Amino acid sequence: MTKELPAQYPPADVEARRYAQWVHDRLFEADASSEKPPYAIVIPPPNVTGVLHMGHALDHTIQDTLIRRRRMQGYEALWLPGMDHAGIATQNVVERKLAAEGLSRHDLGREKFLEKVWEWKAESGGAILGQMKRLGDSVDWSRERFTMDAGLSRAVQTIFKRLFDDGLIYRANRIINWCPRCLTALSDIEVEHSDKDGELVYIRYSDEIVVATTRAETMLGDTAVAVNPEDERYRHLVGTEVELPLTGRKIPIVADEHVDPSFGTGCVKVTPAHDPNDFEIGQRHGLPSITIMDERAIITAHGPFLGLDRYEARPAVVAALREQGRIVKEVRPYNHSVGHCSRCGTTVEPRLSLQWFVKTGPLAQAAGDAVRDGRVKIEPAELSKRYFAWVDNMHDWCISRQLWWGHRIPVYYGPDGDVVCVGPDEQPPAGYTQDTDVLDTWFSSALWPFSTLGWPDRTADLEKFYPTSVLVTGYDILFFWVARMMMFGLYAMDGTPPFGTIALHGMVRDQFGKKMSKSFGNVVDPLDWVERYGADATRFTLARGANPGADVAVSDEWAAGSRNFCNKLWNATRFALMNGAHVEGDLPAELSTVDAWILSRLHATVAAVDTAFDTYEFAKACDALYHFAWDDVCDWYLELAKPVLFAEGPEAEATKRVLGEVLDTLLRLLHPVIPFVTEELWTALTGVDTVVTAPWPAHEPKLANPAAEASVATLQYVVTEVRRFRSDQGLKPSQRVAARVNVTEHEPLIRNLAKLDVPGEDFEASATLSLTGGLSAEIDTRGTIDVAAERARLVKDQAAAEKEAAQCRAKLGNAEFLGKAPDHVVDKIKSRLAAAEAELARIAAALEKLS
RNA sequence: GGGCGCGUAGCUCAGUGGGAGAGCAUCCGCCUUACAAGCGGAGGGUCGGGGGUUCGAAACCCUCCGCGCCCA
Repeated sequence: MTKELPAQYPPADVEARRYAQWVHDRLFEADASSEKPPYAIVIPPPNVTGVLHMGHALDHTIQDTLIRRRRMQGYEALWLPGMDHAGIATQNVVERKLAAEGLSRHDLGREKFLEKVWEWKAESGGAILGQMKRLGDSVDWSRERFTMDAGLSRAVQTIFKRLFDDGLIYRANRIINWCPRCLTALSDIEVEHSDKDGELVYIRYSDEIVVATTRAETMLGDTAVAVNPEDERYRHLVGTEVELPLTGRKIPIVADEHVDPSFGTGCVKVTPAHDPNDFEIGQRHGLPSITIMDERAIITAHGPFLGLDRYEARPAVVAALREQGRIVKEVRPYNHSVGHCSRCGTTVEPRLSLQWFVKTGPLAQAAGDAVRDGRVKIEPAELSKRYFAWVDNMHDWCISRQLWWGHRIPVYYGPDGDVVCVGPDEQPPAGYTQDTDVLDTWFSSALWPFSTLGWPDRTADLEKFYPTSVLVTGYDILFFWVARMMMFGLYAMDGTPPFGTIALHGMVRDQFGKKMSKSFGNVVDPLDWVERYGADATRFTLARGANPGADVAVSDEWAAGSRNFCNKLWNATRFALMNGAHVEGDLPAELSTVDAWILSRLHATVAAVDTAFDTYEFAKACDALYHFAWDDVCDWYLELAKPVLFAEGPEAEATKRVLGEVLDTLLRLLHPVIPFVTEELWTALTGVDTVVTAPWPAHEPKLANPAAEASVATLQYVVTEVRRFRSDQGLKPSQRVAARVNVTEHEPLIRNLAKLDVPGEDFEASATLSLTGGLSAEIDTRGTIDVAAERARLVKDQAAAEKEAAQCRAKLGNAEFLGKAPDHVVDKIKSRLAAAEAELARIAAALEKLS
């Protein structure tokens, strides 16, 4: 089959059309009833408010590559898409919309507000799903899931009830991370720490007691001063009381080992209601907790500071203390680590409140063991350390959020403090009222690998595809999301972990290795690349940089390079189709050396690519494919095939078939990474409908042909040396020159590639190119030989050979080397020396001739 | 402060005991009937510094310097 192709690959004309066809033909839909072995990936659910960024593009490229290859290998491949409901983020979006109309969610009430959220989701949520299509993601859209769907909500309620009944969920008054803007509790992982310039103020509580603090306003809630029990300076004060300034309250001085005597003055103010460490000190010493701020971080303590925001209160408190002469020292700026809400950036305020927690101890233990005993593999294995560091030191997980958007906690309160946890098919007793909080979004995300397959029902999907094969995600969320899925998967699925392998990649960075950030202005939009360079080029750029667990640096120039590669493939196939390449019938029984060589290289490439993909070495797979395609196929094989094809003999017929074979296999190997251009080219080449379901190339060792590889290597060597000579001599590329060559093989091909004519009657060799292995080319440059250039070239070669010879001689002159190095190493050095010496002799003779 | 990791060509990165590599960038020459998004050729590195182990170190060990990430 032949087809007219334009001279440049036009991604925009291909991508949308091909993607629509794939979806229409249901090529990405998995069949739970098939006999094929399963291969499943659940997508790390993007946020319903989110848009596609480079991190997604990398993550999805990797998953799509894995899935597409397995699909071609004959697995029942399922890549399941969907989104999470992003409690805080989504509620913020909708509240902002309401605010524009002058409304708050309280004006609407809970029910109405949730209707508004669903409306927003229907209208503008999930933009990212459409963007995934532009990348070419081969996800099964018929199985798209959302964490707030009925089925997934049922899964949430089911596991909550089970955990509750098992005593693994409890409610307690604890210090939690509180966002005074979002007005909700946050878990540890939703808090980002960064260094900030603040102040360290030393406050005199008495003649002997001076405390240092970065949050002076919290002193209003102090209920003790703590010192280290070993600290000689204060030992005599333990058990006495001191008057808390500004309040007149008497507070005790307690001894607690937690206090670091070397920090500040060695005295610590203790504010149990507003600091996690102080809370623990308070617990140990039975101290009261005095809450001095409301949920918006506004001072509620009676007195002159009542009603001030925490940042107004801080200088006001310091000023009042200064007036009393109680400020001993002020360090400003004082650089220290401060926690911020990961959603809105507001400084987190530790707050004592009643919240729900998951008791992580036994769950985290199981999650760690599954990796320790090898049931789950982490790729690259080195990152297991980070995983263990997290799961082995996990704190109990605060799962309640003071939001409306999310899974409402299925706990009801009755009279006399009765508490009932209700399962999915149960009704609460009449008159009981439901807890007003919702669950952390990660709580439902942690169920994703099985809730999306139908759990708690034993569905066909669950039977077929659980446990999933591999989870692909960035190392940056290994320790929270992945660990949580492991905990819940093991718990819900009777000890079967949710995936066999965790394949980790890094973050996408700019061309200088800098993190992409808006403030830096170095953010690249993947869709911008899709438009400018094509989806394939975008994917190839990312895959080509994806070393396991390592960050990927990208730039426009590299994306352009990938686009060039796609175009190279396009033109190679275009050329092949114009010259009769095809895939009909068996490979020819008789192969020319050149045809045997390219098939040998092809199958070495198949083996290399298989190994690389099997070990998540995407960069290596891409590198092998890039070099095979560009160097071996385009630069050499097509050029060598040209004279054969143009001559139209029986050898041409064989080469047409081999060329078809090479491109057929190459395009199938590349399809998982660059699906669009390969689909377009492969279908044109083969006449088959789609490469999506074409078989993955088999590695055929019998095609390995070392003799042909050696023969072509010699040809390449001679051609390259002649080209080098020509370039040094300033001969134009198009200028043919007469030459007498003594080579045993491939003379016509060498003459063709090196632009050497057969000597005529007036031939007069003006330069002799002597080559390794007794090969030579005598060239007639019509007397215009540039002796200086030729001498410079030879001298350079001579220096290289001398260096090589000297290195070898030094080794061989070393008795210890001869005695201790293995024989094969010694032999290799000997043959290298022999080759270098022959080279030196050849060059010396050539130099002699020049003078 | 604790933990993990990195330092190889101008940039980004492979290479983990036996000849320093790739892509991009740079320089020179070319519109060579698949491709100028291209072709041919070339230059460029005391493998962060120092010490050690070894016949042999970019690689293994120690130390110093610089950088990054996570946790507190």
